[in-house]
Amino acid sequence: MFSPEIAPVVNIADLPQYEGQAVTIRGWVYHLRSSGKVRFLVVRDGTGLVQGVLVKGRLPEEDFHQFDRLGQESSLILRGQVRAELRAPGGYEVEVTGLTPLHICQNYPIAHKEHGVGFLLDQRHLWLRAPRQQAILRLRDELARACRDFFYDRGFVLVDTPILTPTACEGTTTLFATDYLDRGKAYLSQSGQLYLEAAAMALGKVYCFGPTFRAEKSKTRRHLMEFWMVEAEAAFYLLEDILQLCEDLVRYLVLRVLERRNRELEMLDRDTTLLSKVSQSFPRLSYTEAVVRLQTEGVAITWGEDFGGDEETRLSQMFDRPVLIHRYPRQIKAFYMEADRDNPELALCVDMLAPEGYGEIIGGSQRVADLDILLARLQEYHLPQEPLEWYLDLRRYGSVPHAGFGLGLERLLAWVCGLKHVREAIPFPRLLDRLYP
RNA sequence: UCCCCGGUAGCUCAGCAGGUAGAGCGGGUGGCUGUUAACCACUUGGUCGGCGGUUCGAGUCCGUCCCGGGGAGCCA
Repeated sequence: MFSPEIAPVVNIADLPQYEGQAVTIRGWVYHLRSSGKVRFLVVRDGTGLVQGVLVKGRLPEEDFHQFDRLGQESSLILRGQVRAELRAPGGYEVEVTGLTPLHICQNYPIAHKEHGVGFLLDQRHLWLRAPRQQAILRLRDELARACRDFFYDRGFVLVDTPILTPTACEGTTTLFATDYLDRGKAYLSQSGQLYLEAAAMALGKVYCFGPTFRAEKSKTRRHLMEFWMVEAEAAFYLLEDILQLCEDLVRYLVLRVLERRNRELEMLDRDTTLLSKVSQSFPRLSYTEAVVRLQTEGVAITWGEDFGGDEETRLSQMFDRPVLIHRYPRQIKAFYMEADRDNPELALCVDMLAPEGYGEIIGGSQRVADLDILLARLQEYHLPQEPLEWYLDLRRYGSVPHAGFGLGLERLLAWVCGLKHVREAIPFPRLLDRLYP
């Protein structure tokens, strides 16, 4: 191994700063080519790719011949001279003066060509090494950080909600059950909202960010069994405040990514002019208006029905920005949503649909603040009261109007990246009938 | 749970009207002093998803099961 004093260990992304200098690079073989006495070795290190050139006679004979043993993804350390080179991909290359393989491997399963989705998902642990997957993961990281920055800057306090819960939050979706020692069943959380409401009564403005579990047998491009959701809740907020807050959040997130992760978006061939439309205000439509617009376009839907994937797609394609649909019929929404005073048939709620057919990325609402109404709702929705006594307490002791929303990270990321399926938006997707790796 | 499509070499696929298995990539060997998914030559590689049926004969036709993909319902 080379001592760093002779040649500093450098990230490939930083190579231009080291032009003309000797450097050490640690990484993996991305690609190999040989022309006999001149050999090319494309190396990746997680920050980028660089071509190493081995010329017979210009490095120790033994190191030169190590090249023959290398296969794709063999790990290695190499030392060489950085130089600008127009013929090299990226404009810079390294003239290799020393090559030390760390681990030789052959038959790396993922070649530089088209592969089927099933195969790639089985190889997800290796697929992550692909430049495209790296770009997606970096964008995910940026969005996650940006969420935290957004809420921190606005005085929201991070409150971690439990993952193991005694009951369903909404009583609608199917939950993953697990044994809670000898105390019966526990369920994996499908939302932190109810707990967040309690925290909002303590701290005012709060949010949580963590994994969420839905045991629905959904098999579509928008569904995961396990996904990450950022949820916000604020005391004294009304529906209008939530509309503004979630619009501000999505605008902030997208602009942040445009500003800091342009390289990754470029690698994904994302058309960023579409994303930059978020700087304009988002259209707002009531559910009723949305139904009318759909009907005008010939979609068979009647007032009172929930939007399916098709309807969401059609609606989101009507605009070049995310659109906010508010005040759905109460019947098709969750028990905790406050009714509209002007029309009690309507819930004070909002869904944000991403453009380009990506569909729902946010769901939010103003919550029922009155104890008696909430009790009636539990009956109406056939929900047990006893396990929700603590939730009812929030209406017994200093109840205030409050509202919140949840944003699905993978759906947002899929839209930002222009992915065809959310399964690429999470490092290790959990899908129907797929729990490996 | 339902509907549609698929399962042939490690991978991506072709295989005509039923006649006994192919290509490219990858792997291996050799060649090449500037390659860009390099190229050239040679080579390795298969219970054609399982079971049953029709037939002289099934990768091919029929039935059934398994697995995968897409969608519906439901949701972020």
